[in-house]
Amino acid sequence: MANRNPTLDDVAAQAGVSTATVSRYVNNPSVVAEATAKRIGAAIAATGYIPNLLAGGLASSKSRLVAVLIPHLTDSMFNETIESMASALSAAGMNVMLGITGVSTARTGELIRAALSRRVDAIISTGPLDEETRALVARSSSLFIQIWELPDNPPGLAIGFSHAAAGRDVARFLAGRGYRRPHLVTASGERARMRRDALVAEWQALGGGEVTLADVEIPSRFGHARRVFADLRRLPELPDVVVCGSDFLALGLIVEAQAAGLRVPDDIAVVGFGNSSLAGDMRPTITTVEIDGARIAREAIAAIARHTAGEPLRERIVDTGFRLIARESA
Amino acid sequence: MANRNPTLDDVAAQAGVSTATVSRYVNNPSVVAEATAKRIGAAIAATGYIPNLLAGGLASSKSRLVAVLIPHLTDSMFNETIESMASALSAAGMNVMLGITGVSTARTGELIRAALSRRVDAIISTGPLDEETRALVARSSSLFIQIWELPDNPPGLAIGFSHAAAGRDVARFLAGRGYRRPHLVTASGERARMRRDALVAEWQALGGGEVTLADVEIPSRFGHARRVFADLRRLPELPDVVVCGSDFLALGLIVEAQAAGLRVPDDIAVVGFGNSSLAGDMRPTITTVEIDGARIAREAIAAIARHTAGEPLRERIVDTGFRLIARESA
DNA sequence: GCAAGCAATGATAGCGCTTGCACGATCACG
DNA sequence: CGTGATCGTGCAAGCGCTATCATTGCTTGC
Repeated sequence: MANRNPTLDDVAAQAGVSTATVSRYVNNPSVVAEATAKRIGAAIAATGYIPNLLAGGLASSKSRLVAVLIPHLTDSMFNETIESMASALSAAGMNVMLGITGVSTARTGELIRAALSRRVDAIISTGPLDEETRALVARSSSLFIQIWELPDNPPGLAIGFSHAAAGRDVARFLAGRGYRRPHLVTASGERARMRRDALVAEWQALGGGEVTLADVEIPSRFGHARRVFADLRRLPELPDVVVCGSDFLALGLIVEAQAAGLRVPDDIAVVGFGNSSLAGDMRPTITTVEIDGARIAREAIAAIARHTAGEPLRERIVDTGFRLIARESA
Repeated sequence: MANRNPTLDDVAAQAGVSTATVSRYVNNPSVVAEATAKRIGAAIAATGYIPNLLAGGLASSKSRLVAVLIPHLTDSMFNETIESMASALSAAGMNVMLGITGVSTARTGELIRAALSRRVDAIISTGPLDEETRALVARSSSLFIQIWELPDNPPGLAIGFSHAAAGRDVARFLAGRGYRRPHLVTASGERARMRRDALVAEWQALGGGEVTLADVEIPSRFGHARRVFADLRRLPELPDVVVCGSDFLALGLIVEAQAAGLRVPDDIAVVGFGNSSLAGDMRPTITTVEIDGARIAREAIAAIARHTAGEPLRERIVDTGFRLIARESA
């Protein structure tokens, strides 16, 4: 049991060099001579030295921490993005501080304060910011990255895709397949509404007929399906396709429809959103819109690396696109 | 644009007190006189001061960071635990550093090193440790908490439940319901195997008949269901109940069975594990074993609070139990 | 009325690291 | 060979905070 964690000084003494050299070795081995490097390496192993990133961060004002803020973790479309993010960051020698914001923007503000307290190199968030927080972030030296969305004037950098464009693409897809009575189930969030509005507008521009609408609480999850389906059955005429705000909800609707004796897609078709892992495995497989979470993560990390290196932002908006995947359910 | 982040000194100067007093105010407002507190509060607001937790952590050797290490995020049973953990920690003024270990214990070791570098107050992990990492953790002052499992001699504290007991309970349940030919689908992980072995042992002790076994890669997910179901249909006799390693897999099996024209549970019953949010919403609702993730999170946080306060560990093993929930699918 | 206790605050020495600057040694080149 | 460059290293001043100890007035009890 060591009384005390070994420090740089201990290693330096052991290796017979100055602390500065050990520090260089730890952060960038290639700048020290090979013979020295070997001695230091041995000393580190002998002492069981573990760098103190709190001290390092304080001295360098680089924490190598990135805050990732998401609304929730269960039934969440963001999970694959977060997972890619965490893996890629840790491969780049950074770590992620996770924040669960729920649907409240106040919570987001608190978490951003907490992140700034830790002097994170970047904050990645799915949500917009209130004025006060936005000012806070602007004043800080942390890079703010808003993902999954492309606002006109993002605070910092935005990496995502156009929800309006996604909505339009779905409208065209529905029209192309000859559907006549779409039913849209929209979660009460900004993004879902943007998709819905664009879908409806495009559908009408294409000469489509009546569209029925339903709302669910954010986020769109499996559990909403019963109520949504029950409501939908009470419509004067059964819709021929249901467009859902998430694959989880789409899955639920298929289950409900089948339990009610309807065939999917023959009696009623279903479209999801997000291309979650289960969408391709359902029977029938679910037609959905794929978002490339790994790509979003990659772009974010590249931007963080540039920002940390002191480069200015090259662009403020990165469109990673989306892709409609037609499968069996519609 | 502030040239520089305001520091404690700036606030102190502004309020006409010493830095020590401001520090006290920030960490424990009740120890400063009310009039002083008001002045300091105003000065903080005026300067836009945000504490630097790197500096604070360095000085106090308390980081208020907790590392949470899990194998994966998508289709994961741990999500609800993690979510509770993140929310509860942040309510307690701490933050979580998230680490995705995958199935490799080497990755776990790296992430634990990273966590120790940040002088985390605690490390919460679902996996066991290799010898070297275990020694590392023992030498550190961070509390190690292994969750979802109750090993005999945990490094630090274990909070979870007995997988063997869960397996036995399922065996008794199956026997009680009069099932005759269970089919067990087990992921290639330690915990799943413990449940399986205990289930088989208990089943045989109860005089049960033949049990058939199948394996899937860890983690048990929806996507495995097709292959598992196809294999199962090739058995000489159709099992009357399938016990799955997760609710996701159970969901998939129900989908497959129904697609093949079988009725669940009449032709074939299905049991899941984990009581994920979707288990109660499926048609039929899924019989499963509930793990109280929120309770695990609470116990963990209480232990961390005690550890941070300098109290010794009261116990090394906390059994939070589990509960078999009989629903429609079996 | 005085020692003792207490509440509120100040002064200050680090916590363990990074980094700009300085310095000696080695090297290439005319 | 002299002269810059280049390379590898050491010195030492912080980074912004916490925590110990000391100090200053006051309240108390006897």
